[in-house]
Amino acid sequence: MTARQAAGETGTAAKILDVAERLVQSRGFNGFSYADVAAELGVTKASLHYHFPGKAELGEALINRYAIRFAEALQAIDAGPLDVRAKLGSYAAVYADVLQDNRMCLCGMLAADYETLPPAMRTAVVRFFDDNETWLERVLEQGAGEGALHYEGRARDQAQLIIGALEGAMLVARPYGDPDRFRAAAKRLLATLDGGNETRVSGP
Amino acid sequence: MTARQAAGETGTAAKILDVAERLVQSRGFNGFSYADVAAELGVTKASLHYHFPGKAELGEALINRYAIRFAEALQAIDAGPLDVRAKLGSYAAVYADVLQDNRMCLCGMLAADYETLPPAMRTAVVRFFDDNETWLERVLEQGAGEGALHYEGRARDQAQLIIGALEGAMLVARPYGDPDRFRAAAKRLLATLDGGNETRVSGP
DNA sequence: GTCTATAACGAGATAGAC
DNA sequence: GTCTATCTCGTTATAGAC
Repeated sequence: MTARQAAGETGTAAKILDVAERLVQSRGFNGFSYADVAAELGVTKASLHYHFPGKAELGEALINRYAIRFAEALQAIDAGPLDVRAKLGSYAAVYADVLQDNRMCLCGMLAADYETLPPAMRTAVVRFFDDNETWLERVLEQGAGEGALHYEGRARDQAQLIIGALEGAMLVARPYGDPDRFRAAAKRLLATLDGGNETRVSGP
Repeated sequence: MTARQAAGETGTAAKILDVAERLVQSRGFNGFSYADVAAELGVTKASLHYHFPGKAELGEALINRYAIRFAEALQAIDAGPLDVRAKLGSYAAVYADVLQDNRMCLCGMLAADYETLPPAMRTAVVRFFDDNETWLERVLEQGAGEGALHYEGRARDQAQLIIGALEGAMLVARPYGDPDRFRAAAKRLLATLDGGNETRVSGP
């Protein structure tokens, strides 16, 4: 088995994950069924159960693959030559790309469905947000150290605001069918980190 | 029929709405059933169908009542002696109250379920956000006029950021079971409107 | 208004042939 | 790996008695 296969990126299992992922991101975990996925792929429900015994296992696989890809996107940002401000812009662009196809962030959607999720999926959803928080926290601290970003208090708290605001902007943009609504909110949100006049109020 | 009855605030229909509302806010529109509501009220499913023919009609009634109550809360804020900054704090507190019982905003939850909603519910969800936007826009413009609030660009766009950020903060706070996580984000969000140092950089 | 009873359908899952 | 066939259960909804 190749690395891509292990990550669920090739073969039948991957096709199942592709379809299921899109359905969850647009309709929610309780808004799609094995029958929906099977019909779209032209296979039977029984075949799906061979690859993923139950909806719980399918859901776990969905989050795990999504989290891996998200983490890779963040690593790609880190690997680039971008300054911290541009890194945050790229971070928001990752969200915008998800929304482009009228999809909600997978884990944002699952956060809404949280109360109905099996325990393993719950754990994975929280871990996704934790990982995002940690990444953002590091960028924010770096930016503050360089004097390139300006915010009050702890970087971790600022990171939580950013994640929530981006998730919420996606959530509300979808009913309007307007990705620009998200982009405008993201731009405005990140602009609050530019000012930095808090540090130079009234002279000596 | 009294005004309260017309608003669905008394009688059996109101009890049904109370239970259904909580279930939708915690589990989503596709995560609860007539059986859940009936069991909790100690009545039969058939009885529910007498008051609300189908899930679509129940859903419409839920949004309409919720929107009325939300609008009343905003009117109450307007009627008080608060300055614009305190009005925004009260606005965020309305959200915080909803979250207190581990509930998501009804329309935020329905925004996640949007793709699966009947047309009438979709329209009502969008109207809810539009109404919130309009209220916030007016407060923001007033605050800017008074020099009490500071933001760049159009008030409408700033209103969209605030609504999305509050909805998203609720969305993410729930999996953590931590209302303080929401409060901290809301406080930080509104603090970005206080600075206003753009206008008084480096004074004497 | 609320009940019993039941219809009609879909969802999740399994057994076993191929 | 995928199929047919089947099972069980839950969900939505209706008919008609009380």
